[in-house]
Amino acid sequence: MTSIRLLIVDNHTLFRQGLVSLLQSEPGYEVIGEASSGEEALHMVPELDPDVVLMDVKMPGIGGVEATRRLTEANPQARVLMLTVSEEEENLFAAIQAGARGYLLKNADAGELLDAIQRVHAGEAMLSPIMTLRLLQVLQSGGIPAPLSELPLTSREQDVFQLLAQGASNRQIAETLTITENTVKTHVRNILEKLELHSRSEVAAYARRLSPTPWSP
Amino acid sequence: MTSIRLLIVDNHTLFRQGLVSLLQSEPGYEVIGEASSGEEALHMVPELDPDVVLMDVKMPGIGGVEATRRLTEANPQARVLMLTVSEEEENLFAAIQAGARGYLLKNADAGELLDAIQRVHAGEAMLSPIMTLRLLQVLQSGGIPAPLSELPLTSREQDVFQLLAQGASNRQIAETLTITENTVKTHVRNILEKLELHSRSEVAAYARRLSPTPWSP
DNA sequence: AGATTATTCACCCGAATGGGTGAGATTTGG
DNA sequence: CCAAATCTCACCCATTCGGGTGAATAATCT
Repeated sequence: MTSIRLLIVDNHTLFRQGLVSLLQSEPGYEVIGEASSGEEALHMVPELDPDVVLMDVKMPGIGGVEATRRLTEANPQARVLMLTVSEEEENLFAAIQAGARGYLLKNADAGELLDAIQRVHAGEAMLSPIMTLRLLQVLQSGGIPAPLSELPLTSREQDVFQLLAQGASNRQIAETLTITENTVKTHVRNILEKLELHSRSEVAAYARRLSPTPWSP
Repeated sequence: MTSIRLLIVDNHTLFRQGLVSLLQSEPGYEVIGEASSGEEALHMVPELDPDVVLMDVKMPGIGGVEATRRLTEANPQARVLMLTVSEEEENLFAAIQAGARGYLLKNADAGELLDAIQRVHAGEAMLSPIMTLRLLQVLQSGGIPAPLSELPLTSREQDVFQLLAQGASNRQIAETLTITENTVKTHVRNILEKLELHSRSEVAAYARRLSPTPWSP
């Protein structure tokens, strides 16, 4: 079993050295390089070919997110684990979109870090529980929170409305809510009438005006 | 320090009892009830007022997702941790949107389960690393799409796209652009294929994710 | 208890939609 | 100039959707 080869990217020398010390004392981890900036990291990765890159977010020059974006594009085999103090959602999403496979806060303990490194190296992904919560909350609010409650829709109709807004078909709605397609059609008809709309597409467009941005698939 | 009060919902008796045995042997955890169906769980939660509900996904009758939806709506103080064999993305997303605070695969070990329960109880969130990966991948690809200007749509297709996003019918689009309905259908088909969508409603939902809020009819 | 509302489901019908093929006209890029 | 892409339109087919009627059950209100 060969060691996991690590590259540490952080502009704080002391933190970097502390990490190196911590990781070198553990079997199975090998720090093969350190970089103090995004630019430096981009040069080092192709040469060193690390398994996992521990990347800080806030760095002068090319930030950790942008560095991750370029790095993962040019070197997909290198997994990036963001290691940061930033609890801001923007950074989390930016990092994910840039191709990061993990996002760990610096207040994590050594055990959590080692576990995260293992996970990321194994092709899995790991977020700090706090950041996982942020992610879930954003995905949950993908529906229509505030204005929806003022709509003249019944509870069940609101369920259907949410799914309609996401572009779901009658069949998908039926499966999701574990009711028949016939029932879904009834709800859809009532929703269209109450909102004075004429097609499910209009419902999605209508929802678009009601709330900002949602989820996903 | 009082124990975490748990409700276990799973139609597999043996699995349920195994869990109970496991949790009772650990200090700090107290199983205050078991349910073998979604309906049963919905009745028990208001009475028992558990801190954390361990919920299976696949159950006869009301499934775990729908049960979670109703349960979290009526009892927001109860945190739901999905515990399932299902690695399907649909279930993950459905569970999240239903209000689950965690999603753990049943192949997790005891330590991971206990950790997840602690996290969820503390108001954090926890997903299986594999499912975290799925989530990140969706956010990287379909979840957060490219800006409209970078979409692989031709000029005319973008015209049609805009109208689709507003919920327009083929006839309305045809009139607006002064082309035939046949032509509109052709454009719509090409748009669906290029964006890998399956219905005009999905296009509207897709557009909803693209831009915060544009035109209103 | 009776009325109303909400939720569920069934059946029917015509219109709209998605998906495929083909094809002529025009523009654009090599 | 020729090839590729784009825009236009037509026809066909199967599925989905919008819309109407009716109805049973449960919950809620009066």
